[in-house]
Amino acid sequence: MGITRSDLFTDKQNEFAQLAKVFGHPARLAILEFILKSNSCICGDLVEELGLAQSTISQHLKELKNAGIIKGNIEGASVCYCINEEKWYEMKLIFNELFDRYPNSKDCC
Amino acid sequence: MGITRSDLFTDKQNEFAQLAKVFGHPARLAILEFILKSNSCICGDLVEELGLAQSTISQHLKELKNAGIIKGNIEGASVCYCINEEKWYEMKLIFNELFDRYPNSKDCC
DNA sequence: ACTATTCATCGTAATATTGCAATATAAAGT
DNA sequence: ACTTTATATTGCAATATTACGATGAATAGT
Repeated sequence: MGITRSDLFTDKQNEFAQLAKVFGHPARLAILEFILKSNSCICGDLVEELGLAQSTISQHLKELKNAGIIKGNIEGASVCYCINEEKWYEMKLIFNELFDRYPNSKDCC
Repeated sequence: MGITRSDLFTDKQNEFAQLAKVFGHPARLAILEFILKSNSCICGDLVEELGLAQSTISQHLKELKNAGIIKGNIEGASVCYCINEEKWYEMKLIFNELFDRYPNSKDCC
């Protein structure tokens, strides 16, 4: 039904999924990679860089910001976005906590 | 329009997003965690464990399998699923490649 | 052969996501 | 004040995802 049964899962699972979902779109990855590359911050160069409409980019930025992955600083008429350091490390930790849970032992079915 | 403009992004970005999307649902995380915990393999205990309909679980398993994260072995009437070791390490690598790209330097806007 | 069990697939309904144009807001320059 | 520039928000339309019941296929036990 398009609706996720969040009630069936733990908070951790729901939060993890929410985070992973942000990575689940190439535009948002491209935005992140652009920010990582430009090192310093950015605003709406993304529009010409990515080839998506301005409103679409803005929407993706909003989701990245809501997830806490980036933060934006108003800088005159424009907004400068950059990685949110704390969240970035938290994510790295959370994902690796999952990745490192395998393998416990070896053989399988 | 609900359709992703994959043509605008690199293969790597599209593939990464595709992978991340699989983690973007708590049911699939719960399935993975159950497999990780049970260490050995599983089949349809997931249905009673998670509380979702059998067809729903099956669908999620299919997506996990399509992404290559798990693999299934037919075992009589039932199917035993387990982590796909290679893919698991590949994912760990890919995600950490991204995570480790920050920080290059320090100050931001 | 018949039945029960296990899983996959199909069809469908409800909701979410993606994308864009149009419009709104807000600061900066003139 | 007026215009330009930069970004956010709103209102769609198209497509994707999630979930379930019903049905199908395959094996195991009787």
